[in-house]
Amino acid sequence: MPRAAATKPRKEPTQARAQATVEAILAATKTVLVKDGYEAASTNRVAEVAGVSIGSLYQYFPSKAALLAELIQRHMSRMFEVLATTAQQGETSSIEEAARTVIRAVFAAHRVNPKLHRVLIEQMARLGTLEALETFEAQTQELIEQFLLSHRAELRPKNVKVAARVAVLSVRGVTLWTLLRSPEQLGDEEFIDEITDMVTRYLVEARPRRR
Amino acid sequence: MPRAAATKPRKEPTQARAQATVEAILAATKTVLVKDGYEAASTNRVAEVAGVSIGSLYQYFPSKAALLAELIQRHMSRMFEVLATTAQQGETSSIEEAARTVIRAVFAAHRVNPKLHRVLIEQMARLGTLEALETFEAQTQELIEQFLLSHRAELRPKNVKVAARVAVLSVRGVTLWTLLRSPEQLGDEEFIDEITDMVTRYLVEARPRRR
Amino acid sequence: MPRAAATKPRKEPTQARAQATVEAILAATKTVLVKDGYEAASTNRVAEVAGVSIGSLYQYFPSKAALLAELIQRHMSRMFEVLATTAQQGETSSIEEAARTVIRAVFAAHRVNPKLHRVLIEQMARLGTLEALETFEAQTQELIEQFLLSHRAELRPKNVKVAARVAVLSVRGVTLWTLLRSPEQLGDEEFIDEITDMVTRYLVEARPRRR
Amino acid sequence: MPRAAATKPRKEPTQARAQATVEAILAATKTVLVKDGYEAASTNRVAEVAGVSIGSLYQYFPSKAALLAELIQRHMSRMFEVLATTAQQGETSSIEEAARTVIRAVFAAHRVNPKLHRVLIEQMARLGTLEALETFEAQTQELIEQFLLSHRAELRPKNVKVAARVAVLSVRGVTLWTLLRSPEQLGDEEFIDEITDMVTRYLVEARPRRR
DNA sequence: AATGAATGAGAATTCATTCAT
DNA sequence: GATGAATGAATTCTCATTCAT
Repeated sequence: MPRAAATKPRKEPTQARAQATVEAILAATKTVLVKDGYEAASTNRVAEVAGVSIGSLYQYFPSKAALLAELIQRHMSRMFEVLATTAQQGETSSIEEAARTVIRAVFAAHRVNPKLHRVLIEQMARLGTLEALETFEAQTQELIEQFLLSHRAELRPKNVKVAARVAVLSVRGVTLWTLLRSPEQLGDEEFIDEITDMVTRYLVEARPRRR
Repeated sequence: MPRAAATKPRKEPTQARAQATVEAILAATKTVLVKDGYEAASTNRVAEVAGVSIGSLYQYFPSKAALLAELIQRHMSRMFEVLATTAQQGETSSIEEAARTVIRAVFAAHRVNPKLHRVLIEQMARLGTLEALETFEAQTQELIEQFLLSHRAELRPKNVKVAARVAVLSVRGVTLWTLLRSPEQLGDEEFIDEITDMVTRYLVEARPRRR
Repeated sequence: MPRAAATKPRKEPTQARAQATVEAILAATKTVLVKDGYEAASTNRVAEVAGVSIGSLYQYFPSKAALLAELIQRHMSRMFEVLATTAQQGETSSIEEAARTVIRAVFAAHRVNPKLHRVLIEQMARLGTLEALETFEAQTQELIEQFLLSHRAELRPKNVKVAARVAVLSVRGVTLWTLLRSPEQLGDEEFIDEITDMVTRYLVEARPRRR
Repeated sequence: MPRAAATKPRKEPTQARAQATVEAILAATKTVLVKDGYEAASTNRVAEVAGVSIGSLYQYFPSKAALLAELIQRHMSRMFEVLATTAQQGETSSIEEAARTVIRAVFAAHRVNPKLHRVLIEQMARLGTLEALETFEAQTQELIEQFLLSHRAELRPKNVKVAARVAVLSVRGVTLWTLLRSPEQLGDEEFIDEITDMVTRYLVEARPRRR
């Protein structure tokens, strides 16, 4: 197995043709990843599926890991957008309602392409410290903290930072583990309600009246 | 790279010497896994570290995956024992106390060799449907369900099955994600308390008075 | 081009079969080097010619460079033996006679497989600091110094060390450059005599009477 | 890797801009060669360092070898000029004085950019029969022959052709081997004197009185 | 004249696995 | 039971070169 791997994209494509090549490569990576899994996703195979020469692939991605990194990066951004959008929508509603909206959105996002999600998560674990990941987690933390701060009146735990951390880690942990172990539950409304319930009971003083 | 292979141990070692060989191989696998990661953990390397010929390794493990599977299997068993023991200890205490004991024990178990844990989790994700894993999850589910049934008086949710599933998935999800993303929190008492708090509030009617 | 290159043999073959494999690989390396030159001498090609799998090649040589290094090493040893043997033979004769014997022997040695010699020299230059080379040069220096010391009566230059260095560098330089630029002269008796003459006139006081 | 190719420059740049491009490419080649060695000196890298597109490089040099060839060519010319100039200066002095001047100049020339020199020599060896090289050697031979002819009175060997060949091969061999093996000696006055001494003793009848 | 995107043959190297001894 | 030599498909990645723009 050759050389250690840079994960930064090698060069920014400027011409439209190049841009198309890059997109084709990324799309092919997803396809292959989903169809054959990470181990079988050789760079040659990706290039072939992308209808691009292996040389072109390496023109834009200095290593196989860079391909993964870019995919994870984009995935993260989209995830964060989902979070940010729904959190913003919940700005004026109760913590419970906001939690429900966010959790529902996150579960929905994971239902889109669960197999791809799975592989990306495995690779996140494998790649370990990935800058994109750190950034995303920090941003998420910050976002939820801000949200909780603006709902302070309703909030039970004294320490907002800790509350945010627990909430973020919990929801993320449950989501991922559900994705990995029982993905069919990702669409189970009752399950979503229960998770929402759990988080809400942790975050707000008054017991929610539902159930 | 030759085709994937069976994951069942090839033969049960009967002689003491053979038993020692098997243990040496498994120990070496752990060592190599922790030191070099999965990618670098070649069977040849494992055999070398175990001080055993590659031929001997294949005498007892029909494939690299079998090595992993055995390790995961044992890991699971130990985990389940921790759960079973602590759950049993909590049989007579409140849900809250039992939850605290269990969560504390699980976190403690993950602190023992976090790097090995990490690798095993990654591999669980990668190997996907692993019988040992299914069995373990089912057993855990069953165990918690029984526990909750025997504490029905205290239990808030109507549906015990659902409550158990939420509790199991949550704790497991949080534990794993904590291990992967911020392993240093595995020993943070405040964090453990908060998680306990969250799960308890979900499971029992009366709000716990602490914090 | 993959990983930087260790040049030490990977393992010493102990079984006879393995020994044969190693020899076959080295022989094939020579063949391919001579027939196709260094650039075309891929490890796959060498293995093929050796009638050995590429895996076996890498079992004994951790890199392409290691193959070269071993060949150069052996070449050096043989060269040094030629030197040592002829120098020893000349122990009782005059410097001139000894010089003639040595130079003749060295030229003869370079006539044996000039193409292989060429390639090895190129590679010595390319590999730069190669331990085997350093050792060989040092040993040669020492040998010639000892020889000159034992012929001190006849020796003109005051500084034996310098004299040895000049003699060694000259003969070696001339030999190599002759090999590279006009290999046909390697067998030219007149040319050999002239080189001998030059070195002798430098080393001894009395002008030799020949020519 | 595509087939080997012609080594003649593809076209003579006529415009000033084109001339500048060619010079930039050659300068970049030197830089890259010295910094990273031949193996790493890819045409793409050279073009990048030259601040020129790879297409432009191939506009002027039909192959990587052509780049090398041009560099070697220029190097040779400069070397020959050094020789011609110093030989001419020595026209009126003794063989010894002329030899000293020439050898000193040649050594000095090799001290200028030894790393580049090294690489060029390696490549000379690799490229084998290079027209520029043949021409240069022939010219050098001719030059020294003429010089010796014009100092016939002082000359010892009967055969001028042979004497010239020995002298040229010796000095060149020693120079190159010194460059390759102990470049620090390129500036050692004592060493230069000794080489001069050796060559002079070979060429002239009367023993020089120095040292 | 210049650009730079695209090419793809081919190189080095790894590693799970087999099987003769 | 144990050994370890041998295997070879497969993988990642490079780089000289072309050619449409």
